[in-house]
Amino acid sequence: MSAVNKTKERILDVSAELFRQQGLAGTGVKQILNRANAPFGSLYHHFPGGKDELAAETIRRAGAQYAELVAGKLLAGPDLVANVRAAFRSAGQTLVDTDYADACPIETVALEVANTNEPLRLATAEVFESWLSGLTALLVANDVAKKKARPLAHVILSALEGAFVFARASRSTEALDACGAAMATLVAAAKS
Amino acid sequence: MSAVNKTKERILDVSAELFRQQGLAGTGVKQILNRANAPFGSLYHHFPGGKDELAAETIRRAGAQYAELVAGKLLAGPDLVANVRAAFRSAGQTLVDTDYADACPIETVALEVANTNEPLRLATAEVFESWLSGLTALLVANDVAKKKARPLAHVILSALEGAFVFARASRSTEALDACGAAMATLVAAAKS
DNA sequence: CCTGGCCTAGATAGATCAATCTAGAGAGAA
DNA sequence: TTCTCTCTAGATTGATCTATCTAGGCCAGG
Repeated sequence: MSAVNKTKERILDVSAELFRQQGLAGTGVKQILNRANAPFGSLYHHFPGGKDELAAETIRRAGAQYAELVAGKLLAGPDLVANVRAAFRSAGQTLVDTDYADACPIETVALEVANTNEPLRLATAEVFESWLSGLTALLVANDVAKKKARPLAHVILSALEGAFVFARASRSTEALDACGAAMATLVAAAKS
Repeated sequence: MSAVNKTKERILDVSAELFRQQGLAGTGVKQILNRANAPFGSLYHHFPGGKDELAAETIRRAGAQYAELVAGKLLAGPDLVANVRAAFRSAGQTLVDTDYADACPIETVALEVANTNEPLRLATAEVFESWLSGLTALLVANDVAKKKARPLAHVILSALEGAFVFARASRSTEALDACGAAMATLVAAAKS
């Protein structure tokens, strides 16, 4: 049983890594299995639905993990405004450290499937919605008016996702730096 | 000659449409040629480098076209702040009208190729840089301090790209609406 | 000991992919 | 007309993709 779950988890981990870097269509099942040291049989045993089922589970799993990671940054210190700025800076540092590979784990896939694979599109929508409601609650807990909180959460997460696009394409953290500063300003203004 | 250029342009137009909706890896050459009513021979006559050369030219072409489209919105009226808000609203309307298919023409491809295809990554980086410098100049021309202009341009474009991700995944213009309002506020504040 | 369920293992099939190749249509110049 | 160049046309090739299939290893319960 332990060996079983280890194989399944290894497959999921490798999938998340490759989907993040190359997207869904650009990643072959063979490539995933090779890197995970797993045979074909294991994949179709653990994921009878094939690549799509693997992708759906990877999206939800990686989405939850990333939510935890970001939440950790946003709760790191007592000052939310400083935490927001630090979160953007940390995301930029991760990009530099990973040769601009490790940005948002589901962004590329979300764009790929938005008009081509409805079940997977729903999986990405669920993940995004969970991020939004989490950040909205955090803003409300930090004296942002309820009416303003959700739009502000939308703006912060949009800026982060958009900055990832510019950062990876340009191999620069300029967009992340600019967005971090601007989002900190917006949060500070909304806390009044 | 006229028929020639028509075939080439038809291939480029269809490529832009499909890359935007399905990404690069998710779009087959065959699918492009079928929809463009063109045979294999024509593709490899006009683009000897194959799919990669077609993609590079599509990225630059679609990027330039989209820059013109957005610039048109940002110059539509006398008030830049109002124009920014209107540009986000217009982008949302386009998404609704096209069943959330027509967002940024190169965003999906940019994420796909960022760590997998260096020539294409450079093409996307060039397009983004041209958008940035164009918007920066527009901000400067509207009384935004030179030091603030480029970061602000980064924030605005990042918010737009990020909002596209949320909009397409969630089939909602909520993110675009929130970002439009926030970006208008930021521009107004920077103009002082 | 041995038997049944869970998981690993990889060969194989069948579809689809990008790319090449040969052939011919069409227009303009001599 | 006849030659030539440009572009169209699609069959074909070889690689690669996802998925299935059969077989065997491993471990727990009887």
